[in-house]
Amino acid sequence: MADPIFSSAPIRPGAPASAEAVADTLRRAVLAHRVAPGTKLSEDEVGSALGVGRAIVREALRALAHEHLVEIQRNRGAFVARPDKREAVEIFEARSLLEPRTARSAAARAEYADVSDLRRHLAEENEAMGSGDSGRAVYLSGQFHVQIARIANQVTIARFVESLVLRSSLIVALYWQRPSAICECHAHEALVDAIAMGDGAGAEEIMHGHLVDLLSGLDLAERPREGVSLAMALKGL
Amino acid sequence: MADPIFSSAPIRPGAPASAEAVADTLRRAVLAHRVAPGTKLSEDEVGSALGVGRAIVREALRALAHEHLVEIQRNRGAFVARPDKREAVEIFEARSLLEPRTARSAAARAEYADVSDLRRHLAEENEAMGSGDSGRAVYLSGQFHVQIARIANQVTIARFVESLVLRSSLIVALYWQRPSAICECHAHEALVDAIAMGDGAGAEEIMHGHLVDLLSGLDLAERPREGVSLAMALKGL
DNA sequence: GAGCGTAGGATTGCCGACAATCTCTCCTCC
DNA sequence: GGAGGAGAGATTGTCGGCAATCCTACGCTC
Repeated sequence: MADPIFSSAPIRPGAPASAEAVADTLRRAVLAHRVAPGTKLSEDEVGSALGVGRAIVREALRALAHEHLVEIQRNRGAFVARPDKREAVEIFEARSLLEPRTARSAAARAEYADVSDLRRHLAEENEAMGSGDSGRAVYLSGQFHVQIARIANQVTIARFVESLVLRSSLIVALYWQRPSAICECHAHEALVDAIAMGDGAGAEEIMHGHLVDLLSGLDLAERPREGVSLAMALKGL
Repeated sequence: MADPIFSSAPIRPGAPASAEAVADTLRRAVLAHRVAPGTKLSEDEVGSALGVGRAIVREALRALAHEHLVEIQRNRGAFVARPDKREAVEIFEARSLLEPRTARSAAARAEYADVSDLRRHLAEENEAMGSGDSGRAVYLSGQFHVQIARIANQVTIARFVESLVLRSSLIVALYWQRPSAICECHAHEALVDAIAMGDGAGAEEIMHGHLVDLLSGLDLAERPREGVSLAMALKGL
């Protein structure tokens, strides 16, 4: 089986057939913030909504639970993950360990095709951002990081980065202070430039700063609705 | 659902009831090299062997596939993972990014109870190694690394480390040159000492060297039996 | 004798149904 | 009026069965 994490997008809006397709649909819905964190994902409900059996949905939910995008409670069901402040900090700490050095490797290994792939990806990002599709913009800007790990030719690390990036997207959707302006374009462009020039040290430093900026751009002040049951009790969301 | 990766050992040899218990049983069997890499894990076979239904086994195999300990091929079944040379190198590279800095954090945060836990763990390791239970020794020596990540209070990184350590154990079982002498005891003891003294820089350096030693202790020369079908064709193994 | 197509067996993929568990509501009792 | 408990409803956990797919082996043709 191919990695669910690596599945690009064999998605057909009308009829997702396999568990992987269902997982991908749910993943995008969660990341685009179309279903709020804490929302219960009933097996029957998802199944009838997507026109697949419960077994398929079940497998998809298990896969998403492994990615920590949903949380499964025994005999209770699956809920969209609700990362808290501590989790957010931890995830960016993990990224800070993995990504800067990986960016350095990518700069050392990148060939012309890799760089042009990155530039194309960047153009897609800008287009999504320009058209106001913030869900897609967040998703693409995350995949940019995965792309770099792939250029570094590190499958294992790329998988970790993808997992972290997905969770980061959820966190950004939750805690981002300036939802209108995802102003990280400069960092990505600077990264591509450094990689294109083979400037490993520069890429490493830019990536590190970029991650610091991302984390500091979050509003991680404690909120009264941190607790799940409390938020549910307040009705709504 | 608790992380399958984190499940300690709710295992009762006679009757594993849940998918998690089955996954744990299979995990230990794979890591102790009781089932050879490449072995097919038939759902019916595993189910009847452990006295559980096919659905349970199915879920357990899916979980192990997420950890890359088994590989699932659609309509073909699950096979014990067979990490190749490249994968081995990648895994140790990932560990080199995560663990040294995490060891430094652990040294900065460790309290007395943490250090005594580590020493107890070390004693268990030595005992397993002394009694010739090399499967258990390998497993415990891996869990030592996870323990350090937990002391660093990094749940996310600890999960990654656990995943990497499990796969490393499989790799060690496959490629270790000196199966009789798992002579890494000194590094672990030095690590505990550094952590006990709060010597972060020392712990970081020891961990880095330890990982380099582990990788260089492997025999990663290309082997003719690298291919799956070839090895199967040669019968045996 | 070698290569190819086909039939058979076996295994997984998926679905429906039943049992187990949890939550919510309502009733009773203090 | 509030707390505790029992029952109903709903949802998940698990099992068996059928269909789809794949591998193997056999037979046929060249």
